[in-house]
Amino acid sequence: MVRTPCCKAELGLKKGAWTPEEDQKLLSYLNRHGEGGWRTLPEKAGLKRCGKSCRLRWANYLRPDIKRGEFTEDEECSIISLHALHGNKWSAIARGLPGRTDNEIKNYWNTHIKKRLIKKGIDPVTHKGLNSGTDKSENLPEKQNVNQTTSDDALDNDKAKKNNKNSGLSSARFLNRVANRFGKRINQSVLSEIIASGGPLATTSHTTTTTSVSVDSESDKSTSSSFAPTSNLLCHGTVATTPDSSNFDVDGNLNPTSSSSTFSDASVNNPLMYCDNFVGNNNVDDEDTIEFSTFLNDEDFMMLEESCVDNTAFMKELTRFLHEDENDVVDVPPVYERQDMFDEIDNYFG
DNA sequence: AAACTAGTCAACCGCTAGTCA
DNA sequence: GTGACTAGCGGTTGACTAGTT
Repeated sequence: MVRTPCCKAELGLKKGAWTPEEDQKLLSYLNRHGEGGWRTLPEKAGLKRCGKSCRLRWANYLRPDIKRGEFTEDEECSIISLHALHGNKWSAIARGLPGRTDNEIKNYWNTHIKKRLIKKGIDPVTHKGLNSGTDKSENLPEKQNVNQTTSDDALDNDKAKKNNKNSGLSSARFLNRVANRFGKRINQSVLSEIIASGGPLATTSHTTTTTSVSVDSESDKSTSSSFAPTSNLLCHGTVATTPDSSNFDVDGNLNPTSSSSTFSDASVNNPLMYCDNFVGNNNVDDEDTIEFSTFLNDEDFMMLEESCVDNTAFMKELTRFLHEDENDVVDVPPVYERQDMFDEIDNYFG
C-alpha cells in the first residue's frame, strides 16, 4: 500500500512554532465545530498547516483542560510508578495524570526524572539498581558518580524531608509493617470485596479530592485513567521489581528487594504522607526491605492497586494503621511468619 | 560583551492501528 | 479483502534560553 502523505508539502504548508494568530484561528474553529476532521480542518480554518500539526497543537497546548507549570512531587511520583508499570507508553502514563499530555510527560521524564534516577544509580528502564546484577555502568554518564553528593542531591533530600513527616520510619520497615498488616488486619471479606469489585471501574462512588476517576473502556484497565489515583495510594516509587513468590528463600524468609518506596495516602484527604525520597534512598542492603509486590505477581499487584483506590474500607483501615504506626503502637511480627496468610491472599487472585 | 555549551520543550516525523467505503 | 483515510503513538529534532567561559 502506498502511504499517502500526511501533508501536502507542495502547498507550502507552514512549519515550526505557532503564532498567536494561528492559535486563535484554530481555537475558534474548534470551538465552533469541535474536534475531528483534522485533515480538512486547516483549509476550513484558514490555516497553512497540516492537519497533524493542528491536532498536535490542540492536544498538547490549546486544549482547555491542560495543566501547565511545574510538575508536583505527587505527579513526579506517579510518573515514576506508572513508568515502572508501562515503560515508555507515554499515553498510558498520561492517562494517569489528568491535565498532563504525553508529550509533556515524555519531555519531563527525559530531562528531569531519567537523569535523577541515573544519578542515584537506578536504571530508568528497569527501575532497578544499576549496580545490582549485570554491570550497567555504561548507562551512567561519564562524569557522574552514583555516590557523589551534589547540590541537586541536597535539593532532593530536602524535598523528601518535606514530604516524609515520619522520617524515623524507613520505607522498608514501613512497607514490611503494611505488608504484615495487610495480611493480618485487613480481613478476608474486605479483601475479597476489593478483589471482587473488579477495580474502581465497578466499585463505589467514593471519590477523592485529589483526582477524579473517570471510566474508560473496560478493555484496558492498565492504561485507563482509572489508574490516576493509584499513584497517590500505592506508589511503587522506583520499584518495578517483578513480584515473584520465589522471593521466599528456602527458610521461608523473604528476600530483600532493592526498593525504596513511596507511600502516600493523600487520596483519603489525610495529610499524613509516607514518602521516602524515591531517589535518595537506594538502600539495597536493607534487610527489612519488602513491599506488597513481593508476594503478588505484577498483574495482581496492579489489580490490587487499582481496586484499593476506591475501596473506602481498605483505605480507612490503612489510614488507621498509618496513624497507629506513626505513634509506634503497632506490633508486627516478622513477615515470613505470615507466609500462610500471603498464600491465602494469593488464592484470592489465583 | 561575545562566543560557546547545555538544557528544555514544542513541534515534527515515521509508523501503526482502527475504521469505513 | 483491499485500500484510503484518520487518529494517535513514541522517538527525534531544532529553536530558544540560561548559564558558563
